[in-house]
Order: sequence, then C-alpha cells, then structure tokens
Amino acid sequence: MPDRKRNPEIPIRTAVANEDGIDFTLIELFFFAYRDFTSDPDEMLADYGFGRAHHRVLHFVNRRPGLTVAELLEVLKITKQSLARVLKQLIDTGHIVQLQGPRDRRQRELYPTAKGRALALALARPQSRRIHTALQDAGAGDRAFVEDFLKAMVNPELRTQIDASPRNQE
Amino acid sequence: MPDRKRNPEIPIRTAVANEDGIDFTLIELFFFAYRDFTSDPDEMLADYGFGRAHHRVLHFVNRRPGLTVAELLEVLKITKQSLARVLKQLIDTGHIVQLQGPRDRRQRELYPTAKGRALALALARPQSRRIHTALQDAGAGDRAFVEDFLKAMVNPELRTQIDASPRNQE
DNA sequence: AAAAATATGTCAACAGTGCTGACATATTTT
DNA sequence: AAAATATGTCAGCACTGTTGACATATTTTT
Repeated sequence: MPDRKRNPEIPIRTAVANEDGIDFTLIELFFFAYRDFTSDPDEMLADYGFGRAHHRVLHFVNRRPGLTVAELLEVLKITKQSLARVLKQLIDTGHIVQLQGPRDRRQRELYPTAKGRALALALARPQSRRIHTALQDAGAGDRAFVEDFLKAMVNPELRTQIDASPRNQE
Repeated sequence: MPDRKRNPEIPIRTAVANEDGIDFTLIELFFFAYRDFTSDPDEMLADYGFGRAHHRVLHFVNRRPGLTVAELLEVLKITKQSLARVLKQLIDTGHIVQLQGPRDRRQRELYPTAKGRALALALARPQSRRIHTALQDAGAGDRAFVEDFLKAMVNPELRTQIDASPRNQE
C-alpha cells in the first residue's frame, strides 16, 4: 500500500470510461445538451433583465393558464419566497396577471397577457428549432422515442404533473 | 380592439400548445428530465458541503485526467474566478491534485485522487441507473439514438470537445 | 360564532454559483 | 529585455435558491 505520509495524494492518470457499467457518455452529453438548450432563451431574457427563473414561470403560466400560486410552486418545486421575486417582476412588467379564484377567493389564478404569451413563444422558438434540427440530424429514430425516454427520466411520482400540460399532438 | 385604459391587462385563458409548430411538450420534458437527473447527485453532494459545480469539475477531471486549468475552463464555459472557489475546495479535501505541467511549468495539470475517483463514480451511479432504466422503460428505440440526439442538441462548435472524452464503447 | 386551517404575501438573512475588474507571480515566447 | 501567457487572488455584484418568522384574508372545522 502507498505511503500516505509521503504520498498523501497520488494522482490517477487513467480516464474513467466504463467502470461499473456507468454510462459517462450519456451523462456528459446530457449536461452539454441541456446547457446549450437553455442558452438561447437565456440570452434573450437578459435583454428584459430576466433570468431563467422568469422563463420557467412564464412557460408554465402559458401552458396551464389559471393555475394557482400553490400549483405553480408544486410544479416548479421551489419555495414561495423564491417565486415571489420573479412573479412580482413578471406581473409588474405586464406579462402575467392574477385573478382572484372564483371558488376560493384566497387563491390567485395566474394568466399570461398578450405580452406574456408573445414572450413565451419567442423564448420557446429557438429551443423548439434546436430540438427539431437535432431530431433530423440524429440517425434513425423518432420524436416519440425521445418523448418516452425523457418522460421515463422523470421521477415517477411527478409524471402525473406532466400530463397536466396540454399535449402536442398532431 | 380592447380598451387599454380600462383593461390594460387582459388574461389569456387558452393554453399554449402548438402555436407556430413549437414543441412545448419536449421543451417541458427536457426541463423535468434534467432536473430529476441532477437531483440524485445533488443530494449526495450536500453531505460533503459540495454543490453541482463541484460535481462538474470532478466529472471532467476524472474523464480527462491531466487536463489543464485553461482546458477545464474551456469545457465548463465559466470564468477562472468561478472555478477557483470550487477547485480549491476539491483540492483541499483531497479529491483532486495539481501537478506542474511537464512541458510548460506554468500549467497545472489536474488529476483525481483515489478519493476523487470514488466520489465521481458514486455520483455518476444513480444518474447512469436512471438513464439505463429510462432507456428500458421507453418504447422502441435504442441508446445510440439518444446519444445521437443529445449530441445534435449541442452547439456544433462544441462537438469537438465532446469527442475529447473517452468513449463508452462496449 | 369562535377557532383552526389554508392560500398568499412579505421581510430578513443566508448559500451557491455565476459575473466583471483589477492586480500579482511565475514562466515562456518574442 | 520586453511582451505574452497560465494561473491565482481579492473585491464586489447578480441571480436564484434556501429557512424562519410573521401578517392578512378567507375558508373550514368545531
């Protein structure tokens, strides 16, 4: 065994590549892919003084108009204090409006305005284009498989939420 | 047209679903999938007082042992000031060691220690398991297509970097 | 009707990770 | 000898997440 007193830190010079059958290639690709996937809207958001968090809120309010604050927190898995900052900005800038819940007046239903809808579409456009191009560039295989794969990557208990969004069926 | 004086913010009540042929379903799934994909290591890292940034550094140092600080910055696309904080912690905790570059003594080659290798493997394990399970659960389609798709999602000019990592060929 | 629970909002402090700008040191290149 | 390069470091800032505490309005329970 190595002399830890003299060589407390022995450098490992071999690259990790398949130990224990771990798929480092896909792990790494997922990181690169997601980073570039978010880079397009990130740049656009900077012009508005918004960040990625604003994008997420805007996205889900457009996908599920009328969802309550509590529902939005549940989908995003963040705290209300985190949401408050970005939601306030989106309301102040006229991208989102709040309506008092019809049944329960404590609730605040969130809706996009025309401005908010337009921004959501503008942000999604380059992302959708990237996905579409990638599907074409990738070899044999179809969009349905990617959808199934990504859905299977999500924690089972959250897959119900996914189905709460309107389908993209054609 | 609406009276903007009285109704400055008209809520849109229809969900966005396919406007302009935008694939909101995959956009949304990519968000959920990546969030859950990173959640397993995130929890483990908390025990070490580390964050996601530490994971990335550890991953690439294990994938490309001996890479220099400049190369690491290039792969991660962050500034040296951002890297400095997390790299210092990984070195101080004995997960990574620096060796003076053999040709250029200004350079610092980064290597994982046995401890660093072990942690990298431990962090990758649940991620790889999730990918593997998802591939099985997803319908007809194979791993190669997912790899091709993810690679095609990455900015073209960065695909060279990807090939710098050892392949996962079996 | 009063009490408890719920939905939301807000204030304050803090952590992690990114940024820019400025400057220092060692080493290599010109 | 001078300039360029690789790395390190200090300081301050932004964004987005956290916890804890407390306030208000409304609904539900007792």
